[in-house]
Amino acid sequence: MSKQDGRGRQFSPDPIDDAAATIMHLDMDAFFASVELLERPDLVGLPVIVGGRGGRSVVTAATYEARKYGVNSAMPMSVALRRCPNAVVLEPHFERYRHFSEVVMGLCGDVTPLVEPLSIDEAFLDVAGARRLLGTPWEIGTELRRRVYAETGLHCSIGVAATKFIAKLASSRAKPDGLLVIPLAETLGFLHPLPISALWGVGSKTEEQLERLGLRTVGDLANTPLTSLTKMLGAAAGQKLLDLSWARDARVVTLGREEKSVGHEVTFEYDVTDPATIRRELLRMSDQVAVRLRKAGMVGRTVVLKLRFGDFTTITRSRKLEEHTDLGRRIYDEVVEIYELVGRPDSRIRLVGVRMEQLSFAADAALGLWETDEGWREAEQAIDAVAERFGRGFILPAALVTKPNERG
DNA sequence: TCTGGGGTCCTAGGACCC
DNA sequence: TCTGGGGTCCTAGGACCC
Repeated sequence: MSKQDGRGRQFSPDPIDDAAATIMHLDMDAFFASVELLERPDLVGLPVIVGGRGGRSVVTAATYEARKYGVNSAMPMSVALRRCPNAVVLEPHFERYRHFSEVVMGLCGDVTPLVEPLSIDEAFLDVAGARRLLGTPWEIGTELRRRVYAETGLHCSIGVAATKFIAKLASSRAKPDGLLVIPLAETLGFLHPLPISALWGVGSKTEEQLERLGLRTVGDLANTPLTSLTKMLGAAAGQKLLDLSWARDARVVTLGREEKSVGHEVTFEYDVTDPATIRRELLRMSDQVAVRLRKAGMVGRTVVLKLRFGDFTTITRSRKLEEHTDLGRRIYDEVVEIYELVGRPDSRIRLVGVRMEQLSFAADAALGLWETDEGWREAEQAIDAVAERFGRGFILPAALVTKPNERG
């Protein structure tokens, strides 16, 4: 009943043509590591880890050969190398990853305009409309995987299902280098035996809590009263998990979403106690943040300082500005003031970060006057003054001066 | 084993207003 | 003198994801 492709990977039963399974999730396999191997074909088949070389670096990505030794991303490099001493460590090259990401997203765009990039190496596609032209989801997925490999030399895995969440689970189950379609009728049979950590939003902490309730599988959670879940996890999380456990997921594939914040942070190789060093870093990062804002044509309203101390405790302090800005100097002045207010000049500092929140487009923020009733009244008075002098006919059509929040 | 850097979302408390 | 109730905004922290 199952089918294999040229490389011997096992696939779902065939034929699969479920009219409801129209959401596709594409996920690159060991993306950063695979991109590095394009330049180092001599390392193919060996345990390779991508990450920094500093004493405090962590694993950014690892080949499947390295994962066999228990190496995983976000793991401290020191641990990873203890588990896999002969791993080859390569430094990351983010521009290359961005390049290949764009190529792959472009190939997705050939399938359907409804592509939602989730991260640098993942995307959702809504293929409902592509079926007529390009075939079943199975055929579309097979062809897309073939093209990705042909154009980049990189493998990816694809999951297809009726909802985003199940499609994503399917792609991770298909890894590496596979395709898995979950017909609607088989969804719960696929979902319920999985461990609760498979649910979106269940990380190590939540998993621990749920296990204390005796819940180990998604099916266990699905049969738990909502009140038990919300009591433990809060209203939003409890409801969301219960919904996901029954494969209820109304999210649609959306085109892009606007950024909500822009920030930078660095962990020092050694803890820093010298405030001048901290200020220098804050200046550098304020500038970086400002440059990124300007490139995006955006301005930010809230400045956030982040500090992590030698004992790993972390604090954030934020301040809302009088007006939006995209200027490094403005951000720096504010963040330094916040830093001085924290008043721990002699602490050992492990990490500093600067972030801007409450972003809007610079062009919109320039109209910020209209955001307040006072501003609006002033404007009306100004218009009246002009009208008195030159007559109403001189005034712009009302539609052009409608408050932004009253438009469509 | 000792914990990066980029983010998002949720919660909770306090201030403030009516 | 002892004290409501709701709504909104702001801030801090934490869990989570890739």
